[in-house]
Amino acid sequence: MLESHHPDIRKLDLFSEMEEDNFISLMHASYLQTFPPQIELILEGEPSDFLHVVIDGSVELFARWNGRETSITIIRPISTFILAATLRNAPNLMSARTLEKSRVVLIPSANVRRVFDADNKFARAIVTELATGYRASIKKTKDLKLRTSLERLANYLLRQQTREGGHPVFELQTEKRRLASYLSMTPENLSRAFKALQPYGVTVDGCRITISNQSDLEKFARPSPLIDDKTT
Amino acid sequence: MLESHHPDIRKLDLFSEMEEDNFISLMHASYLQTFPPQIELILEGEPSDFLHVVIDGSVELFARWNGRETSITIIRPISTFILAATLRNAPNLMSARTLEKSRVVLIPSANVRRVFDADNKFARAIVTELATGYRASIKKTKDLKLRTSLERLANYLLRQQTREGGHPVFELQTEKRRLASYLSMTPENLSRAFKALQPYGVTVDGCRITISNQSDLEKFARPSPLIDDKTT
DNA sequence: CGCAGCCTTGACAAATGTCAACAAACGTGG
DNA sequence: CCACGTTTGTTGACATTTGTCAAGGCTGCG
Repeated sequence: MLESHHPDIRKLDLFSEMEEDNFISLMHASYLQTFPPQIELILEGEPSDFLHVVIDGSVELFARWNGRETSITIIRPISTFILAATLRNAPNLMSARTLEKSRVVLIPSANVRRVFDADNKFARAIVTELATGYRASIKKTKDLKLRTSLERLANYLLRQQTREGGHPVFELQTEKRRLASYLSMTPENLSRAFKALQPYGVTVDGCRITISNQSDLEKFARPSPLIDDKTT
Repeated sequence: MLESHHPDIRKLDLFSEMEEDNFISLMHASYLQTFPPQIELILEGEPSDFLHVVIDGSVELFARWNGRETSITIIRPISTFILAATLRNAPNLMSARTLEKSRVVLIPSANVRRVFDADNKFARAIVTELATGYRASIKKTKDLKLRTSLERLANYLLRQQTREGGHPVFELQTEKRRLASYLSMTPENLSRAFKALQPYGVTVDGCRITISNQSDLEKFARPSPLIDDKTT
């Protein structure tokens, strides 16, 4: 892999503390690849041959069953995905596709497992990453089981608003059909849900959201740090 | 803690490979406690002071939001819970209560983090445990998002049948109201769902389930290793 | 311009939840 | 061991939520 791409990756929490030799060993036979939009990088059920690092663009993780499909999460730069499958040397539980033109670094899973055994700092960073991802997944379960779709949307909007800087006007960074799937609802239901949030001061113009009455929306959404906070 | 309880715990994958000195250090100031049924061991939002190990009985992990409550999982001997919160030194995302009279070992979280730094075998075992739990949580998300409640029940029955030995007649090990919450439905809906599975050869008598037509039920449930398998 | 995909809307259907009533099972104290 | 009260499970009637289907408008792009 080109040396020029090391720095970006090296700065990730997952790799920043490890020994230089081990980092080089990890990156050996890794490669950077550019993909067009809508390419399936990973198919669920297949062995996890590579740890993926999204450098540029965005990648959707999704799952299928019995002819249905649902969006699980969207990975944006710079982050890794399918770490758990890589470590366990187990089949991927989710498929992955590029949403736009994306650059992805592919690190052979065997390298990850080998260097994991050799580098304690790396092993510890992996634990932090896994524990964080695990907790994020529990939060998603709570979101799904404890909230109606309208409440999920309201809380999603508040989270997205925070991510975008906290201003009353901000943009969805996702197609609505994909957001619907992410929130576990149909596109039609999402359309109606946006309307149902109008009484709480939410207006929609394409991908532009305006929250004209912050406290009204928050009173309805009741965001909880134990479901909606990114890091805790 | 009494030495006599070490062996059971020591045999767990999480602890079996670590150095004896470190295991002793880990167990220092740990204690075994017996709780009556329906005791809240953990309240979500509170700091995770102890890693818990269920030795005997059973413990339900559940979550609340906005006056609602949902069952997330049930822990049976011998297993640990809230490992991720312990490692991250973060607030618990779930509450825990005993379902019956239960014996639980409480290991100070500070011990876990300290010995984690000192013992590589332990650190590696933790990674395996976390990765497995993480993947189990992803499977739960897929179950929730891709299946109707009837399909979730059908697949639950098949999984429970396998756990109980694979025979056509087996027992639910859970109250139906709790099972309903676990499957994300109301008790009334669960009652009706059992009836709706009658055409596929499922009969219910109290907590005794009979599957008279295995292949019919499987044809309806379409279990998937990427959702329903315990370990992969 | 014209096609294709996305979003929206309306009418309707299916899934799921709520409420009330009652029966069955359980646990406790006499 | 029984009587009693509490909890759990079931059922029916109904309400709400969510999904499905069909149609039409809008947008982006060749």
